[in-house]
Amino acid sequence: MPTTPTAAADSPAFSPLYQQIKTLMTQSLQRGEWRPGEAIPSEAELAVRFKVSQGTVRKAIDELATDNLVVRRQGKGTFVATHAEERTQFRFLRLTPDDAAETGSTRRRFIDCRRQRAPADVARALALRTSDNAIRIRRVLYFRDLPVVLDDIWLPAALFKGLTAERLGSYRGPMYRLFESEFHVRMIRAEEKIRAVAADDTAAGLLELPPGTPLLSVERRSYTYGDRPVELRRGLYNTAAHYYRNELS
Amino acid sequence: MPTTPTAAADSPAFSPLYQQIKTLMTQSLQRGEWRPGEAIPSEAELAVRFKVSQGTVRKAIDELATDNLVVRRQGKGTFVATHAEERTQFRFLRLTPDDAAETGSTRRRFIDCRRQRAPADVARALALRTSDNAIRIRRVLYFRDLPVVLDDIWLPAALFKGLTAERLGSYRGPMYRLFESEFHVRMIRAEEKIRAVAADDTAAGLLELPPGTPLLSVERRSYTYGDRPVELRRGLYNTAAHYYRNELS
DNA sequence: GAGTGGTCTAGACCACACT
DNA sequence: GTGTGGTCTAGACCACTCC
Repeated sequence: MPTTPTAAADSPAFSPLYQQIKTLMTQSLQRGEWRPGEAIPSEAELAVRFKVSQGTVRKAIDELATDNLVVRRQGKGTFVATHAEERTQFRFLRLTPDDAAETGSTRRRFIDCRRQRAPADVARALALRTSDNAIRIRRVLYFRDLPVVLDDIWLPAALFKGLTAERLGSYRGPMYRLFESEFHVRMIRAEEKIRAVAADDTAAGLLELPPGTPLLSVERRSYTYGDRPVELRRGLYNTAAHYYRNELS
Repeated sequence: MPTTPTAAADSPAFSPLYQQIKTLMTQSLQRGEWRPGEAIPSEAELAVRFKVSQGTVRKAIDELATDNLVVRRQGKGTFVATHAEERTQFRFLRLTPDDAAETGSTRRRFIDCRRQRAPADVARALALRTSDNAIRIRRVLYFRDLPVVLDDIWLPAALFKGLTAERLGSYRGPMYRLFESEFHVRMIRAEEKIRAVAADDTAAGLLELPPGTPLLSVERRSYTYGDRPVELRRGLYNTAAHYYRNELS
């Protein structure tokens, strides 16, 4: 049960009730008590369970919704967010075609998928020991049969046992949906570092461009519950006919 | 006075009370009734003024705060957001040095500031007629005395009467603060389109780089109240020692 | 102590989806 | 109709800031 605010007042870090509820609910999500796509209990039920008013539960859920951990649907309930039903198919991919009418025909090709010791920089980014294994995936995304994105993806091997090139190749749907349904690893948020670089010979070959072509370099670190980093993804984007869109506020 | 929800129920678009309050408050901000940096009336006062409960005013202010139009400070009041007191000095500039310890020494150099007919693409982006005038500013940002950013900035001349290179050069502080205090144009949000390009001769000269160096091209369109576009900014960033950071969720 | 925003409650009623 | 989230209210009390 949550501590009442007054009882917690003598401790240095005062935490409102709804924050405590939010933490408890996040743990339920993390434990898998409520699974992606399913409805969580109604606000009234949760109010009873946590012995607080519905308004307090409501505020906790509000925050979970703005964090994109759950989705509210009026009249139906509140549902655990999932990468399964993204209308864009790629929730985290901010590439947009210059020609807005471009058909959604996309294709993937997996070049490589292997297990190896995590290099030092990858180990650091994923909070692994250098003795830990990592899975490295290399793939190309094609839009309208033209290669546009080359990704190098690093995952902690311990979390993705049994992930193979075959499994990746045969899966229909976004990669993050596979991670979520097969490996119970849900990507919550990510940070990206973006630069402009010149294509090296390898990238140029795979993206079918002259070496030296300017490419967008996007280094993404994705996190799951509890701010745990679980993916390092280094992408090279050909921005000749696409751009990376961003909103500032 | 806001229409009560029930009274508005017959019209097709139902709008909650707090949304109507939010709209009224946005208009007060736009009109300049409450000016940047100043405190707006307390929640209790606003509740009386709008004849609603404090909770409803509160929810309206909550949204204005998440939109970054106002800032709440417990115990003190709610204040109109301003570009004057950004700790980063550049609220919309997402460039970060690789070396996190880099000193904050920045310098600006204005290359050009002139008034001219808006080219077709600029006119379209700023919703101007092609007969309208625009102000074009070109400047370079230096970090540690090295040129890193080359900006081409387009503004509707009608909104920025009297803006000159001298005024720009003599002003201390962020450009958006100048716009806000001198021209009463407040930038609320912006959209960016990002690509990788090769430096042309001009850019290479100004950024002191070899022509052909990959640069980040950042096209920003900024909006003021009412989603009115008021700035088109085309930036070229040297990302050799800096990166563009972004958060996804 | 007075004034501000922040939290929490309890209850009423509305809008929406399903059946 | 029943159950869900969404809105609105009124009032109590807490935390923070300033005088």
